[in-house]
Amino acid sequence: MAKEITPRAENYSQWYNDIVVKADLAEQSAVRGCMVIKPYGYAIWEKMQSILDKAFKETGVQNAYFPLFIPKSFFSREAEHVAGFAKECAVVTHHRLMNDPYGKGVVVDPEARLEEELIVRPTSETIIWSVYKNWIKSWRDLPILCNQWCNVVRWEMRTRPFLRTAEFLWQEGHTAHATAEEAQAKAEQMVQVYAKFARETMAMPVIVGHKSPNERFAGALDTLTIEAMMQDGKALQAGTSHFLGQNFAKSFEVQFADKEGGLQYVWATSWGVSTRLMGALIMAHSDDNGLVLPPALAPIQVVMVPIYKTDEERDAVLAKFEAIGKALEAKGVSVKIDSRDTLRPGFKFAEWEAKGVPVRIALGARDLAAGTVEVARRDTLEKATVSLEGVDAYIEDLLGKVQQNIYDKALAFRDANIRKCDDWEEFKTEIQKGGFLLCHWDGTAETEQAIKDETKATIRCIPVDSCVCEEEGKDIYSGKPSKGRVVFAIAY
RNA sequence: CGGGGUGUAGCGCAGUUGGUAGCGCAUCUGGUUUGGGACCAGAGGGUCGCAUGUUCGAGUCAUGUCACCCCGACCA
Repeated sequence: MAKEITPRAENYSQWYNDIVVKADLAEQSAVRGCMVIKPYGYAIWEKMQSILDKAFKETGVQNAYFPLFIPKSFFSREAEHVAGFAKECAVVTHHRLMNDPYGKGVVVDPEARLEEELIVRPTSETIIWSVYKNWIKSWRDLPILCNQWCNVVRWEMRTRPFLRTAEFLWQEGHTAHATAEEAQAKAEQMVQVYAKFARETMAMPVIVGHKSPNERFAGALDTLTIEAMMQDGKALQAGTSHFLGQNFAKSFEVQFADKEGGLQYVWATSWGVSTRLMGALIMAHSDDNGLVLPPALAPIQVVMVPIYKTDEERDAVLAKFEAIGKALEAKGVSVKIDSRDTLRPGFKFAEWEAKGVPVRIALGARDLAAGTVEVARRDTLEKATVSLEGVDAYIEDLLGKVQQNIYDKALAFRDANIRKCDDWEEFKTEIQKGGFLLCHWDGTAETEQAIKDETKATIRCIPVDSCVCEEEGKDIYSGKPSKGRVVFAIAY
């Protein structure tokens, strides 16, 4: 039977890890802080990639690829940027191994030291801007709209599967524009692409907003974010889009000749989402039976489990499944017939539920005689007996309902856990319960830091699309005047 | 890097006062089963993280060391 997850359970961390293992998404690797993404988990990531990639291209973005290694000197050019990443970089210092002269095994050849160390990219702004310098001469070369799908490495002190791994997969878009307005608009456009993807594909409600100066990306003038709420009430930053101003252009001397014959620095953006989205997906929707996948991201949308006693029954059921499968595939639905002969139906039900397959159909001799089929949906765990006639249309419709229901459920949960708060003492206890608190903030970094030090809560964002936040008030901590409410939460 | 914890079969664990290395799951064989994680019978599988010490004898005691996990600080 359905077991609801207990929000904000003590063992939430364990619950999350269990889902990752039970759904066969990933496993811990022998390499520190890195994980192995297994085929099923990777298939979900591939679906995310293809949908995002299409959305990017619709905005005029093209894919490209830049080097994994970045010469150390590139990092010294943008001081603020390097300050944000220096503490977590993997550094290549040598290029050769040799047999250990004193014993077995292999050691680094001390003769093979690199003249200049190479940094394994933690993000590619520096290498890309060193390349863009050569691409950009004239206003006619702009805008440049490139994205790359790649891996990056950040030597985090503490890691968690998908949410924070030493190596992770992501996309990073880097654009160059002639004007500040155009760049700012691009940054806003891309954060809306992410928000649409989160809501419509991941079935995950998000709040779009600006980061406070403290929480901004290193080197950015403005950072836009999508903030999601996990089932334990904690916030998760699911994607960011940065307006970089002319900082990188100036550091890497990227200038263009404008229409008036003058020389100007270009304006830049960068934006990215990572395999952290997988973590968001897991924590936003899963229950105690395992993963719950929105149909739009499910590698298998419909699984078919045959029930039989004899070979004749088996053949009859599988033949029927083939027919239903063809009809569904014609509608663009991905199906899987679980014809494994060594496992019992009950085992298969549990296994596919753990993997989050949105719809399961079961068919046995009893159904064949009655002309019916059992259809079960993963989100509610409800089962229905429907006519075999037109079952493909029924399922196509059901998939849409499941997608919508998963979103509605997540939205209802989030909205139930967003509340206004105007009293500091109340804030201190309320924030520990999880959820988002809408509070007045005086706009100073000092207040933000003081609140963080006392409660661990951070300003997740200053919402751009929520009118409730635009009202006069007094800062929750300092009591100074405030122009609007911001979102406070404890975050992953 | 601070605070806590764990290392014993593929996974999860027990192992008492130091005295033949155990259990559950998984795997393999055979049979019966199959509409919600099957059952019976049998079998295989271990350098007890590593090193040193104490001892007639160490999974167990001591010292050291390594690895991993959890909680912080840092972060997508």
